[in-house]
Amino acid sequence: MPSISEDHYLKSIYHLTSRKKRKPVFTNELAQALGLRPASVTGMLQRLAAQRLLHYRPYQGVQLTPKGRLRALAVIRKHRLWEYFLVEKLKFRWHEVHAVADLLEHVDSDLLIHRLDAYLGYPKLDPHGDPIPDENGHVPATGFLLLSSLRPPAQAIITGVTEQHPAFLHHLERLNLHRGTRLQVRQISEYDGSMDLLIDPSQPLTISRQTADQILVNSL
Amino acid sequence: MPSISEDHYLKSIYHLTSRKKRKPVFTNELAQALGLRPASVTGMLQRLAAQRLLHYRPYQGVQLTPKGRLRALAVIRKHRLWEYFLVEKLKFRWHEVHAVADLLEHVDSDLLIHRLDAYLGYPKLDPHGDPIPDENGHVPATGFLLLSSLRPPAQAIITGVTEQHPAFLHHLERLNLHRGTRLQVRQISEYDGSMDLLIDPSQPLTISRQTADQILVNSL
DNA sequence: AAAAAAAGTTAGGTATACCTAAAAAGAAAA
DNA sequence: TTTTCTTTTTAGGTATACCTAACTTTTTTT
Ligand SMILES: [Mn+2]
Ligand SMILES: [Mn+2]
Ligand SMILES: [Mn+2]
Ligand SMILES: [Mn+2]
Repeated sequence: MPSISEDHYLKSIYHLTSRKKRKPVFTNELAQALGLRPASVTGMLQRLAAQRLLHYRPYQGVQLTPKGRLRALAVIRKHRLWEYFLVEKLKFRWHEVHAVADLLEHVDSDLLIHRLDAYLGYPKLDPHGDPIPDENGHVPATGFLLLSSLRPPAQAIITGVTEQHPAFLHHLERLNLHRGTRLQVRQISEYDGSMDLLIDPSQPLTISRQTADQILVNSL
Repeated sequence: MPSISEDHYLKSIYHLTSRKKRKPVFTNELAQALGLRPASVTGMLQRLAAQRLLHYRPYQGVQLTPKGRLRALAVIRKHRLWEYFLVEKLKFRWHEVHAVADLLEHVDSDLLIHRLDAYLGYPKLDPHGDPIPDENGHVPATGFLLLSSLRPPAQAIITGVTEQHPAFLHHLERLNLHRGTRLQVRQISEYDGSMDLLIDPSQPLTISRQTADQILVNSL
């Protein structure tokens, strides 16, 4: 019953809500995130509110209801399970998965998702290190840190990223930074915050503050 | 660019055309096959004709153009590859696959289908014994016979079915008839055409003419 | 506290894809 | 060859999901 458009609105509201602590999500930021015009967003928000998927007060933004949140998490679960499948089974690269998972996430079959989950061995994290919600909408906690928060001579393992754009993921591949890559922080520039790292086979590497801000790690 | 509705029309016209030798497909049979009203079908046929996907002459039925035929075969290819995936990897049963493949067949990504095909080992037949068209729209010939065309004491192996309804596939499962089942025709009733068979571990079984008409075999 | 700017909503329009009811065309029967 | 029946099309309507342009509400600046 939920349409592709509805899926995208709910998912987008969920992500915007969690990325910033602030409660309501505003029409314009949603329009921005979805690549639509604000007038279109207003119309859809009113219809989603009529379905009790979110609370809508004119001019005051929206918040998901528990029902809306569960719908959003169901879509996110499907998205991340498919991403895992694409990388682990079909040998997709990090930057190729997102666009395809964005199509597969709308396939509506509980049986399919259940069998897929079993086939994949009930993974807890997607290829970007994002947690995969379970069928009840529970999101496992990860406790990952931003690489940019470490200080020399911290050692860590890359566990994920906070940014999905193909250009960024491509950038990481060129730098030879992947999930599972072990690294040590050697030095941080006082001037621009860039980090000197030593990765896997004692190879030195310098990355920008901007890049370090998007990388998640497990500290060792 | 092709919508789910367009996919279904093209696929349905293709199947109706090949199942009967007759050239054009008529509005009412399409409406019947798609579960829609004739008036709706007329409207869509006119729009597909405007896209040069089929030839439409009012009151005279339609025929796919080469372009329309390729579109139909691309959808059928996706459908059958997904069916193969569902059965071989996700352990779906014969009767469960069709509904789910009918959703997955609309996911529009050449990269995905290409990688899926490779992952599955470039299968030539789907779980119902139907040939999987290649990326150029070539449909491999199978040369299977109808079980009902055999005469005692012919021996054969079940290779597929010509009917996809879950009720029929369920019926076959209850009879213990699967793809790969070896059988011998013992006797055919003069009265109602029912067939006495001997299957795998010399187990006798009688099936109706109607059932035998929907089973494809390779004669030994 | 006005005025100006920004944010959000309403009004009216488009395309897709369905529907019912009425009209028209073609095929079959009288 | 008319009449009747069946098939198909047209006409007009609905819901979804977008759009632009005009208007209203809220926020910020003067
Ligand atoms: Mn999507
Ligand atoms: Mn992801
Ligand atoms: Mn389908
Ligand atoms: Mn099949």
